[in-house]
Amino acid sequence: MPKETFITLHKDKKERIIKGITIAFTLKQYDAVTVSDIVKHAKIPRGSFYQYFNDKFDCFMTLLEVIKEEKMHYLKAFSEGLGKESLLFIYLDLVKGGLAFAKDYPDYFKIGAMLFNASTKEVQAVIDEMEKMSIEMLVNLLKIDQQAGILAEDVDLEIIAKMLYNFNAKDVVHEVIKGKSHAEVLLMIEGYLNIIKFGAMKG
Amino acid sequence: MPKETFITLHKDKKERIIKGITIAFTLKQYDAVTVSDIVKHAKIPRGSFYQYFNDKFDCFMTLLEVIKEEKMHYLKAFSEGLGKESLLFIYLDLVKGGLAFAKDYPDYFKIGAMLFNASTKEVQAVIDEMEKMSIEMLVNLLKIDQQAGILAEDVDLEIIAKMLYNFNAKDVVHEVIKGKSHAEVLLMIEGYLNIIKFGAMKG
Amino acid sequence: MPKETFITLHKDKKERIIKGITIAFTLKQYDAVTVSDIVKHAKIPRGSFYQYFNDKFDCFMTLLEVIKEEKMHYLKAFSEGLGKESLLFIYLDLVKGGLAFAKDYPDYFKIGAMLFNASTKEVQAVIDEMEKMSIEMLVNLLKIDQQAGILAEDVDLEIIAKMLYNFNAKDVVHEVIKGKSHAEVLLMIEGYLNIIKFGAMKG
Amino acid sequence: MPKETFITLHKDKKERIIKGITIAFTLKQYDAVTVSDIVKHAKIPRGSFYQYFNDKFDCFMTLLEVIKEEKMHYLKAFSEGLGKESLLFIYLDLVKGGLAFAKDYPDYFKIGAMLFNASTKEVQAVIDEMEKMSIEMLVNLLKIDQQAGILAEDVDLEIIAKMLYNFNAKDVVHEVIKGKSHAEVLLMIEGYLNIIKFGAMKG
DNA sequence: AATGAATGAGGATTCATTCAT
DNA sequence: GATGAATGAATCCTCATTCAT
Repeated sequence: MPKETFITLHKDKKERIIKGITIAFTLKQYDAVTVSDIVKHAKIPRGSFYQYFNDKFDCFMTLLEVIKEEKMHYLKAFSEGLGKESLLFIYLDLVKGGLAFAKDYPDYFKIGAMLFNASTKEVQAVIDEMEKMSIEMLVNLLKIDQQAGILAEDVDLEIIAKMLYNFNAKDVVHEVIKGKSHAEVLLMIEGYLNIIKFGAMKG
Repeated sequence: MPKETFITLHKDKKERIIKGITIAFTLKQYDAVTVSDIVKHAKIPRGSFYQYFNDKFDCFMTLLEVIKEEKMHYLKAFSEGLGKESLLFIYLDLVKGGLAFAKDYPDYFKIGAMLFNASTKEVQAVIDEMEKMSIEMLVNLLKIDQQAGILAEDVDLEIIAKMLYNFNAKDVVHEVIKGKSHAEVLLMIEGYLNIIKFGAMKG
Repeated sequence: MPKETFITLHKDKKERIIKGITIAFTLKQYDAVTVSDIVKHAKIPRGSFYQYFNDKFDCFMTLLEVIKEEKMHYLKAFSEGLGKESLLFIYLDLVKGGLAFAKDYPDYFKIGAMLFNASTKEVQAVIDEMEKMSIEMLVNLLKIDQQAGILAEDVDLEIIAKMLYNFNAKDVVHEVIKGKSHAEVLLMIEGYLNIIKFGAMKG
Repeated sequence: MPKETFITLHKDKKERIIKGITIAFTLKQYDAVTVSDIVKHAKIPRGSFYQYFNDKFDCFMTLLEVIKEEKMHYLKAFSEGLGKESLLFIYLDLVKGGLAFAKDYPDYFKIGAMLFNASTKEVQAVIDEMEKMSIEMLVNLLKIDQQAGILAEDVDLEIIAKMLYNFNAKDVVHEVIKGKSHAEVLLMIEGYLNIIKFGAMKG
């Protein structure tokens, strides 16, 4: 949580600083970024940094909050589809939302992708928490599908949830970062979901 | 690649040093380990370290080489099954081999698990290379299965390969580290493979 | 000396601020207290601090002035006894006054006690000045006693003055801070004064 | 306790460094001295400082150990007199030893004197420990005198011990630092001891 | 007069690597 | 070849004080 000083900062300045911080965390992955890097790119004095944030982690979390906020808007289709249709069918919307976000906010997307490269405990705790929550949610949605007779009774829902989560959070992200076109990625996603739905074996 | 000095070292001393290095990389994840940590645990003088290795990364790679060598032996069943049976059926042997290895060499296993927490570029390159090679191999094996009519023609083999790789390298490892019993892990693996084989949907 | 701005401040506000400053200097010893601590506890803006005081020292001196003022009232018995009786006999009243003050104003007392822990030159100068004045006064009083034939002619009055001063300002304070009961302290004081009066040797 | 690296350092170098450290702690009192000051005067690189000592306190304690060692030699007369004569009569030797030490090692003496100006908790703990031990020792010696019938039965030995300790450790030191000649100081000491022995009152 | 953000010098400490013995 | 002391750049963070509103 940033300090009061940052929160009450003039909106323009705040945005300018966030933009600088974004750049800093785009050039290197979290662990490698130093406070010096941040103040350099954000063009603020060293002292100001500590007047705004408690430390690098706090600064990063603030940025992450901004990113989350922005990303929300892109998951509308998925959110609205929830409950109406089986997860396995609307999951595509979730991934599509991510892709659209990646296109509009490439820096934010890159930071999100690099998040998984951080080795700092605090950051990993954030990742773990995110993962735990996502999987929990997915399991609950899958449960509904299972009760509705869409999914087989003997499949381990947690396994499927993990597959879906990892695919979206890591594999897809990885391919996008590597430069694969969105069209190609969409094809891949469909292939992936189909395997989960019907299996890879013939017949 | 360690320096000549290390290679020509007396076998006993070499093993003693490797043992110390192993401990060092067990106590903290790669990024956090310092050269001081290593020389302390390996009980070698600071100067010797640089006479044996180019730097921390070189030292770590040397250890990784030892670990790989050792792990090889545990993948015999899997290797021998290759070509005789479909990958999806012998993949269980690969995972089982990993579990046996984890039991016999807990330190090496832990280091392998922590590998993915490293944020240093060089180490991540190693991980990427490993991943690339593994997936390539898996794709080739899957191709044979597909040609043999075991796998559907329209499934993306690379996707399956990735699923299998990630599951074995990350998910299973994660569960073992968290303390799940090997019996439980085996059950999970079967569930996982079944989904890939037959899909999660009813009927 | 505080700035005009502080002096002309509304009495209520002034007292509220002094109360906050008191707390700040109670929680840590002088050197460790920062301007941040002060403005936080006094609940005044950073800028105001420098509009009221020149710096931390100035602020502290202002507080010390308040404390002195308050303490005065507790030395009445001693002051009134001056001239009527020998110092060695009424010195007990001085110490008693201090004890009463300690009971009524524990915070002020604590600050006075911690004063001697300060390592800042300016503060030490204050202590030295205080000591010099006190001893001067005590020497003058002892001189009267000596002229009255109460004290031996060959004793060094300055030495006695110092003994008395140190005892009251440091030893007694120390014991009170350590938690010794006032009754116990009074006994100790009597023992001390008796040694100065009659010596420690037998006969 | 300094690190092994410092202990095993070449004697000459060690002495040169100690000399530099001494100067650093002579120019400012403990709290005000920075590691930068120390490395500047000791003419060692920043990194070496931390290879020799854990921190400033450790460095200071090392110096204090050297000073103690040196001072020992000056307290011979006092030590030898212990047990043979009453403490109140040989205490003069203790003070004299201190004065001789002050003359031969003015820097060390100054550092010892400034010790009491430190406000850092760690240093104050050292002072407190020193004081506690000294007073304990003095009380024990006084007990012998009391049992031998030299001291009155009703005097509080702890009070006398404190008087003696403070006098030697603080008052005398203070006067020497202020520049009073050793002859004058000796006179003062005698006057002080006489008051403790026989009291200040006439008859 | 009141406010609180802006500032950057200066503090302690760590670390990989080199170099002299 | 073995050794471990030498090195100083780089890190994070704090703080008194000023200055613009």
